[in-house]
Order: sequence, then C-alpha cells, then structure tokens
Amino acid sequence: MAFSAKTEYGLVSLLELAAIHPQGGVLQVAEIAARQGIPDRYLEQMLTSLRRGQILRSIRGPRGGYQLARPPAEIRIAEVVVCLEGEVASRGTAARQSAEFEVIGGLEGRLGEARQAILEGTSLQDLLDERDQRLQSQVMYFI
Amino acid sequence: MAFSAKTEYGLVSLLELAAIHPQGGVLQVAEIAARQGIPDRYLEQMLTSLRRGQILRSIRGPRGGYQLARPPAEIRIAEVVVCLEGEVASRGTAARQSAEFEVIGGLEGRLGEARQAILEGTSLQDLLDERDQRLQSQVMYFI
DNA sequence: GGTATTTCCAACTACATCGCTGGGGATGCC
DNA sequence: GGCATCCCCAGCGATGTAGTTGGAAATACC
Repeated sequence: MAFSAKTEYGLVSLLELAAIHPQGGVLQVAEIAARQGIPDRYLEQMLTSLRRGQILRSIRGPRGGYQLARPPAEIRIAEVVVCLEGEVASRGTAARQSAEFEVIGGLEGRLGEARQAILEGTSLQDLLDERDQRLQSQVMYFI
Repeated sequence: MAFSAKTEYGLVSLLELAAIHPQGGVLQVAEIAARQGIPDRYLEQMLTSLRRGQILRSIRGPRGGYQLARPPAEIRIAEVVVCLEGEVASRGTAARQSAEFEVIGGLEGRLGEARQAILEGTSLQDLLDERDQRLQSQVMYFI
C-alpha cells in the first residue's frame, strides 16, 4: 500500500472527526479505535502526532477526546501525511555523482512531485464528500 | 527516495547498457559496479532479476557480461521497476471494511495510478536522451 | 478532596525488510 | 585443464514498522 499503517489510521480517524465537525464533535481514542478495529494504544500515538502538528485539538480528563483544530476544507492531506510520516528530511543517502544517477534522481523527483500534487490538491473535506457519497450508494442497495 | 537501492542500481546499469546498445555493447557486472561505485556482488543480483524478466541477456564465460535484450525505446521503466521491486502481489493486508478505509484506499489507488502513468510513459530511451543532454551541458561548462 | 477517566510521554519488543557479503557451482573461452 | 564470468542461495547486521506496556499528568464528577 502507498501509506503506512500509521498514516492510514490517522487519516481514517480524521475522517471520523471531520464527519461530526459541524457539531463541534469530539471523539475519544477508544471510540475511534473500536469502530475501526485499530489497537487503541497504538492509535493514541497517531492522534498525539496530529495534535503536535496543529491538526487536532485535545481535551483531557473524563468526557475528553479529540476534535479537528480547523474545518476539514482547510486541512490538506499533504500536511497530514507529513505529520504522520515524520518528515524524514533529506531522505536517502546523497545521490551518487554520476550522470546516470542524476537522471534517475530526476525521475524520482517527478514521481515525488506527482504524488505531492495529489496530496496537496486533496483536502479532508474532499475525502469526506467521497465517504458520504459512498455511504449514500450503500443505502441505495438496501432499498 | 522514491526507489530502493535495488531499483536505482538496476536502472543505472540499464542506462549504461543502453548507451552502448547501438554497438551491441556488452558490459560485465564488475565494470558497471566499479564505474558507479556499487558493491558488485550485490549488483549481480539485480542484473540476474533483469535477465529473468527478459530485460537483459547474459553471456557466460570469459569476455561475457550483460546486454539489453531489446532496444531501449522498447523498455518501459514500469516494467523494470516491477522486475526489480519484485511485484509484491496483493501488497498490504486486505483493507478494513469501513467506508473510511475504503476512501483512503481510493486515494492510495489514485496515487498508485499517477506513479504508474509516469513509469509507463517513460522508456529507457527517454532516460538515455536525458542523460546525453546532461552530459552535453556538462561539456559546455568546460569550454 | 478523592476517584475515575482520559490524554500524555517514553520506553520496549517482535518481526520483517534492506543492503550487503560469502560459498560454492555451472558454463564457456583459451 | 585452468581461468573468467555468470548463477544460485544462504546468511548477517542494521534499520524500520507495528504494536505493547507502564506509568504520569490533567480534569470532570461525586
């Protein structure tokens, strides 16, 4: 898969939180984990990362939990992925200094840009819309 | 980096072989490894994979080596990457069955397609042209 | 104020993968 | 036969990934 489990878990959680954001919704780690079948103590770490990245806000104590720090339309997936993947600045060893390696590096650059463009061009709201549409068509089948 | 070392090494070797392909050129593992600063016993494995994938042809015995099995214009990078990365069919565990996971899966699919489109749309000849252009402009600096 | 609930912090483990090395064996030119 | 070269496969250390654990801090509620 294109994403690590960390990233998938984080994105899924954001989707759940985005769905109830208009009501200023708050969810607890355990709730999300249970609904999505994710180990809760593990999910905790992802949500902590997202809070440190200013994407989530947390409320401690009983009846606490997490909520989006911003409306879903203002959260780009690129930002989320960086936050969960951990940046990894200067990834990889310095490219070998041959024309051939440089050409390959150029290709890798184009791949990275294409990926970045998609991630940058997708907001949490976009994914939420997609989810709602998916749920709609599931309902259709029941009729 | 977008590629593993395996993939980078393999692609670099193909570039070297493509450059001398018009002369039906043959290179030995040790030659390529020395020129590119790659551990030769390791590079051996990549070239073996490429031979199994019908991208290279090998000649055994003294004065042996490897050569392209086809002209560079007929070798797509997508094919090379699959061959070196090892397919990894049904990558990742079966996606969780929730609308949220499905949406994330869809996004991953789009990322994969974008990558595939670039890899499919690039031939070894394209990279070779890029290399030659790069070498040309390096020569320019010497004047 | 005490207690239960929940987030916060930081380590630790198990397992797989990656990059690389080594030991032979097969093949073919001389 | 001897040497050069490719061929196959096994193993090893470092790193990363997924998940676990143990507790400390904050806060609502009684």
